[in-house]
Amino acid sequence: MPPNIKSKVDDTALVARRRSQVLAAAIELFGKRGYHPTTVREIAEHAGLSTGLVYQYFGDKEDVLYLGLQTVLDSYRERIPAATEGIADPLERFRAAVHAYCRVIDANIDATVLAYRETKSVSPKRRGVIMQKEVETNALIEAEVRSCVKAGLFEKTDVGLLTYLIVMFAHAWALKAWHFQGQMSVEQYTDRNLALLLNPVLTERGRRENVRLAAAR
Amino acid sequence: MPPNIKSKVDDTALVARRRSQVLAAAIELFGKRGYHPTTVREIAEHAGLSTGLVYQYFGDKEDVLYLGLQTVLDSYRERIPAATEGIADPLERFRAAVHAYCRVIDANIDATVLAYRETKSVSPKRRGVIMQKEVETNALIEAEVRSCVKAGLFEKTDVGLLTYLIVMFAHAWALKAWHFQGQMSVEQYTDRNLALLLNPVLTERGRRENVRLAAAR
Amino acid sequence: MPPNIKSKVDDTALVARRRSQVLAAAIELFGKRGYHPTTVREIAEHAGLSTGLVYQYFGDKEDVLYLGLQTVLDSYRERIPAATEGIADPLERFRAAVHAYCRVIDANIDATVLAYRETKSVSPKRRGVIMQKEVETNALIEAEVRSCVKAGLFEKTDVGLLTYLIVMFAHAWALKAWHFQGQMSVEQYTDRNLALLLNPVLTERGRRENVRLAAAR
Amino acid sequence: MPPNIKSKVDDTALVARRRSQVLAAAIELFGKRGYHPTTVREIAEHAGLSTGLVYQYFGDKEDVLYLGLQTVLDSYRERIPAATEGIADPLERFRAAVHAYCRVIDANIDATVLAYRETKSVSPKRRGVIMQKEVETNALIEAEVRSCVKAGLFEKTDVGLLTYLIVMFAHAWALKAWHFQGQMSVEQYTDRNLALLLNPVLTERGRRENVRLAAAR
DNA sequence: TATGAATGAGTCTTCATTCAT
DNA sequence: GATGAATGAAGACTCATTCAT
Repeated sequence: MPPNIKSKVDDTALVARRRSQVLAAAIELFGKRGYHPTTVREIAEHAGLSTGLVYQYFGDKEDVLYLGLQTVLDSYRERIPAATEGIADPLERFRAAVHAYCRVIDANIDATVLAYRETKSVSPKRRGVIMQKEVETNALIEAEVRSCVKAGLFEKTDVGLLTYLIVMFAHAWALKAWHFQGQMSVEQYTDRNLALLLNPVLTERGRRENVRLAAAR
Repeated sequence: MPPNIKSKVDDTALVARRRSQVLAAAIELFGKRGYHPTTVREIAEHAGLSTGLVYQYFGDKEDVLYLGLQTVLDSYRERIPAATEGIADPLERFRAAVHAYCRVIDANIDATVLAYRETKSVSPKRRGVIMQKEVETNALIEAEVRSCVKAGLFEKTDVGLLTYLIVMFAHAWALKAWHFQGQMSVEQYTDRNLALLLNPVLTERGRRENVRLAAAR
Repeated sequence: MPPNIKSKVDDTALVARRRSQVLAAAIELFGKRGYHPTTVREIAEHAGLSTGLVYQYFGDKEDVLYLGLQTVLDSYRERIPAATEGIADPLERFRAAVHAYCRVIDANIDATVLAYRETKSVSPKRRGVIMQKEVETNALIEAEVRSCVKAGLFEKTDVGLLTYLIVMFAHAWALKAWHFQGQMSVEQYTDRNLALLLNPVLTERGRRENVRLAAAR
Repeated sequence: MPPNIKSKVDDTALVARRRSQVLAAAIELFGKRGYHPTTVREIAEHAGLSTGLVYQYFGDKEDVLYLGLQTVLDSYRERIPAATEGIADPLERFRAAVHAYCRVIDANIDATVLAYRETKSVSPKRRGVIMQKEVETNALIEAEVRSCVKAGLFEKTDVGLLTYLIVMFAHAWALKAWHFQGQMSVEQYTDRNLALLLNPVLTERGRRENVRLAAAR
């Protein structure tokens, strides 16, 4: 499916090792300084190998970004199922999934920022692949939301949008790190956001007024 | 406060005209293709003037980005007060503010994406100025939230975080345009998000379970 | 017709001046050291301008070669008609044309060698254009041969091949410069080759034997 | 005499085998794409061995070209004596030699073009060796011409230049393959060129005029 | 003020060559 | 002897910036 990156080396294990070596360096540097300002030379140096070697395992610089983005998104997609495994209760699964998601983002702040900043830097075709991966990750959260609705724990609500609100606050932890970091931990951040979403914001009086206003539009 | 951009031209009116001419072109191109891939030559061409002239009104390329980002964020900050002017009812003001915010973002999708992608491309000192502007815009929303709490329309809730949730879904309209555009209008998008935030997600049973789970953490 | 080279500069006179400046340097260096070993930097230096400027007037290095080859072949094609102008006698025209051809080759030995060595270094489509120009030059010689046949000065001979023999010995003056230079002047070289072609090689006895052998094949 | 190529391997038979393996691949690729655009990796691949092995049998890439050119020229030099062996009649020997030469060129068109394009790509000292080989081959043809003169079959003519004309039309078969191939076979080509050279081109009247013009110079 | 031609530093990328296995 | 992964020097090309007009 993903237009595969060609390597000039055959040994699969070596390819995997070298690639992740390069990708780790690249994701860090791309995340910190951005894709364009980071030079291939810097990536190679940071990864502890020569410039030329990067081109034995990647076709060009964009390939490094592309595989980097995929790596990041794949890691997100894999951690959520791992976190919900064995949990039966829908609401508990839901909370576990959201916490897992926020935790993996916290562990990869540079990478998350990278995904936001540089998805546009890959070719349109590849961008589609990247977006598809994001959709798939969102679907994991959405499934938990849906289970809660089915179990009668959530009102019959706007599932897609609720999912997006969750995804957005998770991402915001990375995107607005300068704002949140130091104020609280990821766990607190997650809990407080969940509380906001799950508990009523409006008072009884507010609710009546809101109905009126919303109807008036 | 902002480390000011030096112009080689004195005529204030001319400076203002030329700068906005360049900035309009730059914001569009930076938004569409990104800061680094856009060349100064392209900006000048798009603005209908010569390359050299850009350097009469801006010190360097980064200046253009910096002033561009400020322009974008300023326009956001200005539209919200305009939208709430004359409205007395706190909840109505709140809703008007949020709708105004979403509307201005919708009208400047490229610019919003630009602010997300390229804030890191300016020097740290300048980045602070940019973030400050963002904080100020958020404060406008936060003020409305606070009024609603004071008026007894909102529960005594996590005002800062609620504000962020609102800001995030507004931004998401631009950041995830590929996902939302076509599915609904901005107005619908705003209403549905507000509904989600303001109406309870949990059922009665869900609420009891949630309390138990949250407490168990 | 020829897929035209794009310049980033509009001023036609300047384009013409800069291009010929670059081409003169390039033809010399390409001729002496070959296309690949010559760097764009060297061309620019030799032409007395900066590397970047070459790219304002040529799309890439191959464009320089392509235009260089065209320049060389065009100059050949133009000198022959100039040399025969005003001469009526077919044989005299023929001799004038051949001498002119050899003379222009002598004046551009590097360029002639270049045309032989590097025609393969341009894209297939462009190679076709180059070859066409060569065919057109040959046609100028062929026309003179044909006139001599028509005027009853040449036997009804193999016109195409005779033309090629002439073209080849003209080129050989450049290609085998190391062998001929010093032994004689171009004019002598041309005369002696023409003498060989136009006077009988075989003796009377040789002719009889040759007829027998050629028939036996 | 040729500054000899160093091999890191001793076994003479193996050296010979490996070298010819590499050279066959190299001559083909150099002939088709040129010396510089062909990579050592491609040569090794085409020869069915590893890149590193090339450097066990050749000092560097230029060595491969140098030995390749020698191989080509040697093969030419060897085929001519083989073709004249046993023939006593001078004119018959002459014709056999020319036919043999054209035939071997036809069988090695890429290699012949290679010799023309890339002789300049070797060091000056080595270039001398290559040219010497070419001179030796020419001498084989020249000897036959001289025999014909001595036997009274050829007029006392410009032997050196006549030899060159013959060599040139033989080479032209390869150099201008795009022009001649398809029009006729090598044998026809050879016969027609020999006919042109050996039979008079000028008519009786043409001869008188030519004497006048040549004298007038 | 305005222009756009000119500069040259810096980037990506290739590839001859080496060397550990 | 053979392999092919690793190196790094070098080249094509771009583009922010300057400056003569």
